[in-house]
Amino acid sequence: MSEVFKKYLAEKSIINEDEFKLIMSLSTLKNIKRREYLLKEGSVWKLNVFICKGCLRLYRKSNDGTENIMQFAIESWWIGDRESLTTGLPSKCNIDALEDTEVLIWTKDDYDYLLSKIPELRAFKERLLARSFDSSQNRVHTAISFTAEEKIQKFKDDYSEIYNRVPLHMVASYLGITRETLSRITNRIEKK
Amino acid sequence: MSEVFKKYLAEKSIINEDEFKLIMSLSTLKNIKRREYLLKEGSVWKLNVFICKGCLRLYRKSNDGTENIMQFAIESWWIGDRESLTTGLPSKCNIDALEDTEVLIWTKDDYDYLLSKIPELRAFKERLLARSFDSSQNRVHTAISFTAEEKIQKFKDDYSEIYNRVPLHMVASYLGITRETLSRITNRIEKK
DNA sequence: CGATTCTTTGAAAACAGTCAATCTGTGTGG
DNA sequence: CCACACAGATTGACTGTTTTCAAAGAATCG
Repeated sequence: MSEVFKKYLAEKSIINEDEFKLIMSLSTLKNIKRREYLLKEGSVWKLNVFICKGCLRLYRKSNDGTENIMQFAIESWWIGDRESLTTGLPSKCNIDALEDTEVLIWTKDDYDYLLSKIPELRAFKERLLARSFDSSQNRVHTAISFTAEEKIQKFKDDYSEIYNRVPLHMVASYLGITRETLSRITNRIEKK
Repeated sequence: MSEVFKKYLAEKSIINEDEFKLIMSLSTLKNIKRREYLLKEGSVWKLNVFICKGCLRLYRKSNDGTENIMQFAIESWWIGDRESLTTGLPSKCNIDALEDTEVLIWTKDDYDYLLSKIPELRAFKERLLARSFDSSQNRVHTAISFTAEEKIQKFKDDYSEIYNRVPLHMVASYLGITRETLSRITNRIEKK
């Protein structure tokens, strides 16, 4: 299943065959069953994880125990808690699988080694972080300025693939609205 | 006024005296009057801007024309539209001064030159981006899971300095609530 | 001062959340 | 293969919060 990763890298960066082999040599393929956890809050996150197949979610809990989904991740996405990875502090996040999933895993140490050996990988990682920041900012903007209806519409437009793969109550959680509101507004939109 | 910048760099990185002089030699000191604009949406952002003194805000406009504040920035902060800077696309953001402000400016080309000459500056910039991403994620989390009252409380805790320097209706805009709601909830909190 | 900006307050309307019940589809074990 | 359990989605009635609109009061700046 590492072809997904190879294709991904070929499209997004200019890593050569030898470098690719080095990267793969330090990776581990792991299968994660639906509902299985990859990270529970309180423990320190020390991995770099690329998704070859399947779907994961990353969520935090509010004081009252509600789950707030920060990220959905499907094929060709990375997932993890960057903050815990770099600070070494316990994570505030949970990651579990919404489908049976296959991922490639590098430990922090191995990945750091790769970054030091392959400048293009480092550059790639930086571009990725920059784009992640931009989309996080865009999400802040929709969160503070869009109505519920606009948020739903934008989510369908931007992530139609995910919209059709995950339970709706999780989409609601991602958007910061209740499942009932999502259901009602969706019906209202369709009647137009 | 560049002492602020010198102190900032000394605290946050390990740049030596020669490197510091090189960095300064390519900078321009600029005064910005209250209400003056540094960026208007539609134009391309090409600068790196460090604030020595004063206060700026970065906001976007919704479809209906409402201003949504994405960032406040005071002494020792950087401000700018990273997305426009790297993509070269027109910015969706506006930046203007809330107080008379002094900033240090580097053009994109000059700054890229510095990054290539001073590895520690590049490393520093990366750490900064990583932390910016983390705080953006944390802001997403509060935006989708906190009540208005909790958002206000958190803002006061995290940014008391800014809370006391900018108009309240702008704090409301940053939090994604109306000025009336902010006023009412603040009064309610104080009566407790 | 006078003008502008900012903040507060009130009343009504819109909106989203809560609680509870029902409906639907899926998958598992007997 | 059916029955049952379970996760997920929907609906209704109600409550509570936030917005909207309008007006008035306070503070600030030239």
